[in-house]
Amino acid sequence: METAYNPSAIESKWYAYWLERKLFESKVDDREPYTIVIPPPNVTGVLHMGHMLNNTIQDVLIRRARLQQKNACWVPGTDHASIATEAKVVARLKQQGIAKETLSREEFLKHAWDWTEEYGGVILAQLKRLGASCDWSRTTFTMDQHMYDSVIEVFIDLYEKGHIYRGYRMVNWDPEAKTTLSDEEVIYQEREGNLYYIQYAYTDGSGALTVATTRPETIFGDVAICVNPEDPRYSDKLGKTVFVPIVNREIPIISDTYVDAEFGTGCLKITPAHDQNDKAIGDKYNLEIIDALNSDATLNAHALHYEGLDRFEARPKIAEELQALGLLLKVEKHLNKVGTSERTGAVIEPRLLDQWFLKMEELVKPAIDAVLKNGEIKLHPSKFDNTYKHWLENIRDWNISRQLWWGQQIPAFYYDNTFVVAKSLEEALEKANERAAEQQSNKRYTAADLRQDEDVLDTWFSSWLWPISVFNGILEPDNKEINYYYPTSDLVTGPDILFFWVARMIISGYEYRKTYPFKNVYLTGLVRDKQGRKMSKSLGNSPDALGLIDTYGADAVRVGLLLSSAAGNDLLFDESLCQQGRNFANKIWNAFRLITSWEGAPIAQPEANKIGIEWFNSQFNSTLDFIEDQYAKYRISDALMALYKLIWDDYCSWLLELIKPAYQQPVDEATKKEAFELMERLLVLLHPFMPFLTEELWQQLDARPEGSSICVAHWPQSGPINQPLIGRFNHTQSLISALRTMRKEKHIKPKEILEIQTQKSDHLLVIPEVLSKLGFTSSIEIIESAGDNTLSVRVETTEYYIPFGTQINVEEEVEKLQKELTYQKGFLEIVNRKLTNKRFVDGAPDEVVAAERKKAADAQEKIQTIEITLSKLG
RNA sequence: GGGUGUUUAGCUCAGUUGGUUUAGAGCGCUACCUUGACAGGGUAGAGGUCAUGGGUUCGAAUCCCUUAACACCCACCA
Repeated sequence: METAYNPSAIESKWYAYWLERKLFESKVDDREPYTIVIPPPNVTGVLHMGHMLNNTIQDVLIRRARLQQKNACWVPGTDHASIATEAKVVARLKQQGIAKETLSREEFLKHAWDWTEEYGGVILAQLKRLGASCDWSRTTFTMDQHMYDSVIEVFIDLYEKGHIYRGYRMVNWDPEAKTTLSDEEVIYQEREGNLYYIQYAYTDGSGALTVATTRPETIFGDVAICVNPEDPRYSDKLGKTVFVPIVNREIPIISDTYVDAEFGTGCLKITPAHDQNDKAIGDKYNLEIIDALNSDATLNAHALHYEGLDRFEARPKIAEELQALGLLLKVEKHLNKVGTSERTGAVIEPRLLDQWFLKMEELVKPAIDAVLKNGEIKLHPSKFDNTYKHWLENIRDWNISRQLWWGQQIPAFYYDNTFVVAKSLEEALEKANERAAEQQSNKRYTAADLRQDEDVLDTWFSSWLWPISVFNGILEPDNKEINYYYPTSDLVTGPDILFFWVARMIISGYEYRKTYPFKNVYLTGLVRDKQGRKMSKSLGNSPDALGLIDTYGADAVRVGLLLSSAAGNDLLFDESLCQQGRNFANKIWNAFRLITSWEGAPIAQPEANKIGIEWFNSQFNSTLDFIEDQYAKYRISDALMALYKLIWDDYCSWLLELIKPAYQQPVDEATKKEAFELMERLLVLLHPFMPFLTEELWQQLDARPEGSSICVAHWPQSGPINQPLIGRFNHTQSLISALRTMRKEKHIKPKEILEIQTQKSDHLLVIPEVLSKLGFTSSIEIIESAGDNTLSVRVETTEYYIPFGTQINVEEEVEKLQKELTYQKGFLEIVNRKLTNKRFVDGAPDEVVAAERKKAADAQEKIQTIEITLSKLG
């Protein structure tokens, strides 16, 4: 066996083995199900650190459930990501010299599918490298036929229930992707801009008023000037009209309390086509709507000679012209928030358009109760409850239409001045004709009269059904899969999609299954670089995920990611974490090499081994209890750290060192057998974190039947804990450590046998067998009082003496003891201060007071022994 | 502008409803050791007035208030 663990060959060998044996596949049976649906990555995405963290956690949970003999089912898949994918396809076509506008819908979709097939498998293959134990036979794509049909079914259902409506509304327009976005897809950024003070002349020639605006290019859409009715500066101007500069259109001066008299000049220009608030005011006062922009954010004919110019190019030119006209009073620097597209980064243009909306007010109610009132769903960490609550309580209607082709086409069919919503053209025709008949019309419609809505649905309008539709629970709500696997168990995802996805899945879950989609939501942190910056392509600070696996091994990378990722806290990723994971893998590898190199012999088991193994069993059980508790709280990294220490410190450093036979000597059969059994239980506990290494060692540890795997081994049960033994072992460990320190300080040879004496004969706390093997001591001698020329070490209140001839440095020893004496005296004083405080003795609980009394007694005893030793040293 | 969270050893973080020694872990650091599992190792050690100021309490890293820095979320101020 090699002296170091070499992951690459082992990883590919076992992953293939697992797939071949179909160990990750799940079928409905009578066991308890444990289900996770993957947050579907973008179909054309590549694995990044966030995915790695996310999916490692899911794999840990699912592998543990599998070991607990649950029916573990992890459903993988990908998302069609309409805007992102369409943007990439458009860009590639452009490279090939093809403009999207020249293609028909069908032709374009053909290109999109080609692209999807080309890149679609990449990220799933990468997840396999990480060791993800998904049921690949269930791989689902949000554009699969049944997924597509589910979305259409839901759209029609919600429409018929009156939750979906079509409305002419101010929406967020992405001029680059030429589509609308939901409010959630708009990211506000602070940008430095200008505040332009523009003069609008009164039409009666009595001078001009000044309006402050950040967007002079929108003056072509101005339909009024609005002031606050309480503003004395303008009280006599109401009812007058002014000229819009450049176009010289006449507009009225109106008043509304919306206007803040303090801001700018107290005059607000009203441009209903280009601003949400202006639209509200326009509606209130029945003002005209003048849209001065084209869909690509260039100015249109309303802007006269600026027609065709981009909005940002036009802005300074308009300012120049105003300057020339003497109408630009001043320009001030102004910091304002600009909405940008999450996908393309383009500055969002508010625009009035016909769009489809989902009414949220009613749908959202059970989703609020589920998390905040009934506790049916728990968020981990729970600090996200507030964020969740705030969003749901202030939710607005969801714009679900997108002006794209890649996605589920909205099943609305227009004819004459109306429309029907239907699954297919045939059904739409039927409906249209039925309706005509109802209205006593003789008109018969044909396919040529109907035109399907060109738009597709928001990507999230398909992924919000994911936990239901992957089990076909929309189209066949009573099929046995959905009834068995749903509600799923845990969801693991990033907090950045809490609203986009998590909240909406909860909403759809209650609407379509009358219950929650998952019981627990584990929100991971964002993966940042060492300097705390978000990992991003543009910064180039994201390590190559697969490169890390190549360098350190998948197990090491998994451990590295988990070691410092408390739920919900961001994690600063550093490659040294992977090194730590790799070192751990190597440590286990070598522990395995050690025990398997032992030759077993039919000899009596040494007492030390018996005690050591009993101690380790107790330690194991105690740690297992702790680990179970950490899992229950979704504290995965703490569970891993406890296991790390159990293996490295307790198993390797203490137990194996204790039972290790002398060089080239055999070990007794019983010890060998027990060491193997313990190793096997540790491997099972470790398997969810390090699947490859544990499989390799588990297979080598014993002759396994054909086709067996640690993946489906049994999770260990906790057993009795011998607490007094743990106490004595700890005491012995402390004494051994103290001796090691002493040897180092006094330059005594590390393995030189020492004699140990102690006065405490009544209850010997030390385990002599362990002490003599690991502390290199002869048997312990009980003495009446310390002799001359001894060194002393103390564990708790017990003093141990080591006779050491005349060579000891008395001064040094005295100094050390004096220091300790001072500390103990100071400590005793603090405790006594409490104990002499009547209010403490009366007020504090009895056990606390008793504990303080014990401290005082212990300290006194220590002081006494130190003083005796000091007096001996003279 | 509103909200939430964070601030504990050089770094990353624990610290569970205030009370087991005048605070813990992992990594890093320092010294020494190391030819019998592992130098990707062993042993030991050093490192913190728990962000600030105040308050409650017999007792505060822990509860309350002030201030500061940082992070995230939400919001239509031209």
